[in-house]
Amino acid sequence: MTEFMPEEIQSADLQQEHQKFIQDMGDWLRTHCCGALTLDDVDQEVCLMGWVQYRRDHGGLIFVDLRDCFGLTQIVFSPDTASSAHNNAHILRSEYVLAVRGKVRPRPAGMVNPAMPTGQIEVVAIDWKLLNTSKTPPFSVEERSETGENLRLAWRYLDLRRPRMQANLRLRHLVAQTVRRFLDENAFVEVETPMLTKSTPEGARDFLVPSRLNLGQFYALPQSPQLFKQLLMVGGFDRYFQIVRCFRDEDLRADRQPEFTQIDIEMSFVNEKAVMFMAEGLMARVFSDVQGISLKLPFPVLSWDESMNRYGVDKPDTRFGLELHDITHIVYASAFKLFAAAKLVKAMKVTGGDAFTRKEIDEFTEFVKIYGAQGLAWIKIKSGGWQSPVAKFLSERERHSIAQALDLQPGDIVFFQAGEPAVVNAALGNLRLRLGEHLHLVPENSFNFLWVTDFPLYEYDNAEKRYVACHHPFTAPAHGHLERMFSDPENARARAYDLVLNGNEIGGGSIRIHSADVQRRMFAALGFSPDSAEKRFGFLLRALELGAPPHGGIAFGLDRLVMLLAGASSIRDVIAFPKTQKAACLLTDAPSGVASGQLCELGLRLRETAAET
RNA sequence: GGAGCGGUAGUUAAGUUGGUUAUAACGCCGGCCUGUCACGCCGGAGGCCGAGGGUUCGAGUCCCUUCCGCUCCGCCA
Repeated sequence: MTEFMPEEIQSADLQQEHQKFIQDMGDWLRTHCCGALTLDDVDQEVCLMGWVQYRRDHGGLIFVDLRDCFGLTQIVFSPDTASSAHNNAHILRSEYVLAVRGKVRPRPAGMVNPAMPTGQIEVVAIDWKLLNTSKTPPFSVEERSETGENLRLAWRYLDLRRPRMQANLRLRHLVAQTVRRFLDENAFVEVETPMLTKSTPEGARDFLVPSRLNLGQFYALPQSPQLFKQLLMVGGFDRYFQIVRCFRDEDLRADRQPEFTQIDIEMSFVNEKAVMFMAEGLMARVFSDVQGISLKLPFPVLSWDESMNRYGVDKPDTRFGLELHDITHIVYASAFKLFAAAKLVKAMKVTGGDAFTRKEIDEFTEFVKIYGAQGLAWIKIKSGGWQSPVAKFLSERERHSIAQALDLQPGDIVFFQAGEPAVVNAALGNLRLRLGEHLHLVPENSFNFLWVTDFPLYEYDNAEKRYVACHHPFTAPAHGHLERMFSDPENARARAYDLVLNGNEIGGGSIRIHSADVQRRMFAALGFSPDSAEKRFGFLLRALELGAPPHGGIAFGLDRLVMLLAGASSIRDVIAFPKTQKAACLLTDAPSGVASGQLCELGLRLRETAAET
């Protein structure tokens, strides 16, 4: 945490002296914003208000670029035109808050600034008021200056003055408004659901809120309004949406914050197609209204199996190739034990990759180790033959089959992974992404949407030693997969779908279970006793017993969507006051200890090791 | 819980094998300047090198511990 005190660089005396000039706005009113004036406004008397971006004091003439959220306008303080206005203008400093009355005039010949939208004109000050001074800011509120993220977050309101953050949050607003308009036009009703909810053990870690009126009991902040939106369907609302804050107490990433915003949607009497059709319409509207891009509908669809097979991940970036090839069937009987013994062997061809240096390949090898790979086998296809540490273990027939399966040509390199499917896919799938970047294969300004469907219903949780819901426990099993819930959970598929944009999961949803009977079977399959299912989800089961309509829905990550639209590399850049990786707010210093009285009231006591205020 | 990168003036960075007084740019302060626009010119101030230990005649530099930020793995239905 910074201990920087701006007095250290700008003397307290100077501050105090300048503060004497501060005036009330009085009856002054803004007539224009700082990005508005053009040659059409010449000779008008205007009043602008904003912050001092730059001051250029020529001794005689003083120029000030006045900034508000709309732009910059050059103010001229001239001793010739209005000497009273010029008199004290030399006190102006960066980020001082200023009201200026003046006259718009065209800039003299040769003095036009084509880089500025208002560069044709300037405002000659007739009178001005200093509305506030500013200490020298800890960093420059200037687009081009780079600042460390810890400083930006500690002084977030200064960071927010920058055009970049202004644009990002305005874009976010535009997206949210467009979403609201579209959904309203399509008969959706925005309903607010509780923030103080029931903790459920499935899924992410909950943020807990102790209840003062019920000592020893806790609310949870919602991970999503999932159950409430289903209950709204039972409640006959037919189509619901909410732009809603959700909370998950898990570790952070560039695209994960402990609190984030979902565009949450649920519909009655629908199947997957209907939800996906609506979602495509929504995305198309957002992209056309916000970005002026017309999307090609419908979006391509890939089954989860195919996605894993071809890309190694369940949210593939389809803006470039480099697909994976399953060659297990070619090498299952190979003399190369590493391949023969493996459950899964996959290969990825990189055209022109034979130019990779040893150093590059070593880097890729280190990279795949992150995902649990032991190493990275490779073969360079040279016109004279195969160059590789592993090629000698492969038979002539195996080589031939691999060459044919991957259509190998001289100049190619092939990377291999063999072993546990999860590791093979993660290693090659992520190496693929890395190579896409490394080789600049990702086209700029392209938006590739993709549906991934037919997810597994369950995945095995190694820590808990049981199957858990892949999506969530309220997701309907695929048609005809009801029996598999018990007999073949590994191969049971779910009526779930994810929307992927450029390799980012920006939405996910499912058709829900609307039969109490099926929902009970699901809980049983997940290992809940009827008793504990009743205790945790009895309210849902009873709702399903009282005429629940078939229903399904989807939720979009607003932060991620806006991040991609803004071209930002982290959702922090599209959130006004985000948390750091340790889930702290550097601006307000949250979280922090609380007074012992507060704890006492809640019937809580901290362990001795935990800090107390 | 784990891996990696970073922390040096207000800011952004440089700092060689451990060796005199720790650099630069911008910003800040003072002076000059009537057409600049990231104005210019002259001068000046500004540092516990994240913190704490250690090795050494000597540490920004090497070692250990720790704090903070970022990226990632695990985790995130």
